[in-house]
Amino acid sequence: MTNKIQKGTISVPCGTGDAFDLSRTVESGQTFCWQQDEGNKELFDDSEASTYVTVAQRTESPTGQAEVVRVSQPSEDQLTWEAKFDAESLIERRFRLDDDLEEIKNSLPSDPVLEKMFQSEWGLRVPNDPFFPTLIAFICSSAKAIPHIHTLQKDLAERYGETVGFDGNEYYAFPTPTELADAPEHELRELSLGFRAPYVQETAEIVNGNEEESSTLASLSYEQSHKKLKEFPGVGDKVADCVQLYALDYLNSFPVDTWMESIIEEHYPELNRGSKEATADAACEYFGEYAGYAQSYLFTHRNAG
DNA sequence: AGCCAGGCAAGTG
DNA sequence: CACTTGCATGGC
Repeated sequence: MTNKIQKGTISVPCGTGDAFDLSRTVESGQTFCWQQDEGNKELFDDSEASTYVTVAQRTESPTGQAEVVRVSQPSEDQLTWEAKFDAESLIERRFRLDDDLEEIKNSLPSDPVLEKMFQSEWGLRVPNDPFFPTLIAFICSSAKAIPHIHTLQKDLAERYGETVGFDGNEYYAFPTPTELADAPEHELRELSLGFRAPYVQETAEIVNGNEEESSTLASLSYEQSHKKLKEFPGVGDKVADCVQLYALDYLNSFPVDTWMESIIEEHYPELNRGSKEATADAACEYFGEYAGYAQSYLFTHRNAG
């Protein structure tokens, strides 16, 4: 039952025309589906690059089972991966390696602020994560610091997710809607979910009972999808925007949280409409088709200067 | 000790 | 519609 671990490399674009920066992308606070794989640095001992790991959902892995995928970037033009299947297409999809960053940059307004952000964070990409873990992560995100959201995701996986052995270690898949729907609210509160516990439990139950409808959320107009997402308990405008951007391919989505509110006020005061929702609409209109990429660069740069 | 953290929902005017 | 408040918990 233990398949052999495969290894592979992926050439990634690099330079001023296009680029991919794995660490920047994973550690920017946009994805809660990847973690640093601290225990396995020796496997890439020819470099000091960090290794990151995810457990692919049964529904997204070609083997039909939860699968560990480990990725590192030993040089700017190369990714190396390990998994028990050919993980290349999954990695390309998860990190949007087919997006043409230069074209995206050129499609955005050419203002000096964005120009500076693109220079200093070049290679950052918007991740493309699976729907359910992203939905739950951002329901958990309200009034939480980013490191704590990671902790909650990890705790949920260890408590309710499938255990997956890989390379002598144990990893945990994020729970499926079925697995999480069975979690009583009081247990979720024990994991320090606080007031988010009933939101997580009820949302898991709803997704579990309507997997088919959930799968259509990416094929609607932005507005329709946004409206549907807000029907989940614990999902408002901001969480809906995050799920749309990070899991449903709506690259025009521009989530506005407390950070973005102050970033907008600092760099784009003319876009401030007094409320997060209205400011998000204004930003979406100003930045256009790839507003989400602009948001990503602005958000990632938030502590850099 | 008090305030804030990638908000949301329910209640008020 | 716009605005306020309660909601858990942890870190500084």
